[in-house]
Amino acid sequence: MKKPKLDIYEVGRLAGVSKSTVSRVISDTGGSVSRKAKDAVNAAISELGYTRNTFAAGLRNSKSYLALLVVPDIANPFWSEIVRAVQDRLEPEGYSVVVGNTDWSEERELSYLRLFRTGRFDGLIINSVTDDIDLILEAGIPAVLVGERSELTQIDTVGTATYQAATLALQYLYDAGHRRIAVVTSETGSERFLSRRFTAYTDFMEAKGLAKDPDLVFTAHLSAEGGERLAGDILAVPGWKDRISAVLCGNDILAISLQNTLRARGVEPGRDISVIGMDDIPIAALTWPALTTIRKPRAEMGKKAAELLMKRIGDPSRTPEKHLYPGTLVIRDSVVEIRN
Amino acid sequence: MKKPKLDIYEVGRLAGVSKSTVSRVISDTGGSVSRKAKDAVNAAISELGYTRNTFAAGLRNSKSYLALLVVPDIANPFWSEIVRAVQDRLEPEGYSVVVGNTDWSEERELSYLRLFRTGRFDGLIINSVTDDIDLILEAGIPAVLVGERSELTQIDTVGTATYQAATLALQYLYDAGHRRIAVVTSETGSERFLSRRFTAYTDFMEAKGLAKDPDLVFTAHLSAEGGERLAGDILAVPGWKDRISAVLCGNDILAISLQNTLRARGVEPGRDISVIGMDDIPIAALTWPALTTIRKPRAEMGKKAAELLMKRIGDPSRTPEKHLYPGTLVIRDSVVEIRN
DNA sequence: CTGAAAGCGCTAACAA
DNA sequence: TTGTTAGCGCTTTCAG
Repeated sequence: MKKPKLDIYEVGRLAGVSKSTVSRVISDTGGSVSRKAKDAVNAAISELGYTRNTFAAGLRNSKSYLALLVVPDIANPFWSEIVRAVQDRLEPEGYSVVVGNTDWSEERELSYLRLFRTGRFDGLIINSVTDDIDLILEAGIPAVLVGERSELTQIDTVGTATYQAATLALQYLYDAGHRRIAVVTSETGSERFLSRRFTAYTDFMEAKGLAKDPDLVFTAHLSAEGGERLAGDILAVPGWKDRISAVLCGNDILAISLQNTLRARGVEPGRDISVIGMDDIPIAALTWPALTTIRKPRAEMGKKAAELLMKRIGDPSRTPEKHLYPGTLVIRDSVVEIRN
Repeated sequence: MKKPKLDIYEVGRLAGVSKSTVSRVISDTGGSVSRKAKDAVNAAISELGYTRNTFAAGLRNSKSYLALLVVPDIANPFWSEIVRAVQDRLEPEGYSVVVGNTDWSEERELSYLRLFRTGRFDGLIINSVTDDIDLILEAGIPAVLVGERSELTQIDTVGTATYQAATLALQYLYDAGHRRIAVVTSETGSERFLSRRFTAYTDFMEAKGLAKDPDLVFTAHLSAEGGERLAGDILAVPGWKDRISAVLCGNDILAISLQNTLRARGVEPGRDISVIGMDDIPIAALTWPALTTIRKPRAEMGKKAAELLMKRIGDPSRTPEKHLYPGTLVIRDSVVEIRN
């Protein structure tokens, strides 16, 4: 079994040119090649079934056409759609994308940052768990942040306007007659992100002159388990029926799980209590009652992140851009109108 | 701005050894190095912050520590969990995984196969849209198939036992008193996969001596849109109430969407009609009524696929293995017991 | 427009 | 146990 190695030299031999010419044809560098030579080379390439060795090419020009995308968890529908959008935008540019999951763990995030530094990747798109992106900045990595970090101007960012989104939800509840609105903050993730939503809540309640009831503030993990526990916490509030009429959740999974657990406990969501979510994951439309929530434009966000990365790679010294997408209200059936 | 290039020569210089010794330390080849030299090298590495250039290493030994995972759609929860499991198993081995989406398109699958052939990847895990895996076999690619292809013994495979899973669902419906059971087959995807489920259906109906009613066989895309259309198709069957008591769906998304559309049309799933799904995606437990379905062990499947790939890469000539996972019945609330 | 030649950083004989 | 040396396949000056 002979193994006739297939390199540009062989291609050149068949095409009757030197390997330099072959290289000029296969690289996009635009070195000038005669029409005739080019055709001969392309013919030889397809006849031989040649494909360029990316290691050798990468070794020369240190371009890998590989991007690293780090998200909390790809099995989470919010993130999997962002991943999908990034891939869809990057692949036509010849890029492949490696996906990493942090599980909201700082340690795991660090290990991906370390992986990045092997030089294997041209760029990084990351939802950073920490507020500390010095590592990224110092290393001079072409990177795009996904998530809100409005105080950071030194790095390309795409995110959603958390404060605006939360306010939108609160205003909708308020307009529906709700005054006793509970809020759920996250146990994990960036403190800053967390406080945005919470700040919106306190600002709103204050602006409307509503009582600040510490019993209306809950903490839960943004997950199905979190929703179950949250249901218990709510029902455990003494006289909750008279004190809580609506709940603003940190994300849809939590909201949906909350709804189901409440129903199982005999409290009908969308009737006895109103629930509003955040994200508008695809399944939110398929629950019962269908979830009223705030939509975040995941596809656009992913696409924009990919585009910013392409620009950054193309010109590492350009001024960073910051794109904050507003949330939009999606009215379904989990919020009831109540009379005061 | 001087750019002090950082290669093993520099590391060796600081450690007082040659670059060969450094290479022996950083590669896992296990060439013998004295304790002292090793320590010196490691110290130099961390002092310099050196990371091995993967291009150069790959160029030498044609190992990329990169795997390509091709699935229909990563935004689909069934697949995103498989992706996650593969990543979790491969990353500790030093692998990064690139994810590709075919959207069930043969053309897209081909383009990923072409991408693979750039030599950039060590292995491939793929849910092939086509039945034609000759391309993979011919190219001698270290590959693992995800999906049922029991007739193929020449390639490592992990899948679920579709026939068994469908029969399990049918038996459960039968035991609950259902006789007028409709089946939904897929519009897309492998014909073979499709026919497994359908074969199970016809076999079952025949074994139970139930009438073969062509009106009980529906076709739908395995998606939320498919579920909406399916609901319309079912309700359009003249006198459907007396002819259809239960529906066996091809996957959960379809089933959930069917349930919701039916309800919106005034037909209460889990009461007026029974629905059984397939997959047990996480959200199936959170719908209303909670979906009775057949669970496929996604995490185990992904893990096993990753392990098979590792073995295959380690020994390309080993005998292929075939792992078919049985589905298990998850009883929730979407199937009612009926009396005859 | 084309060819010759010099490496990119690393690994794996081969010698010592 | 260690160092020397010869490439892996490609890109890119530099001549011609």
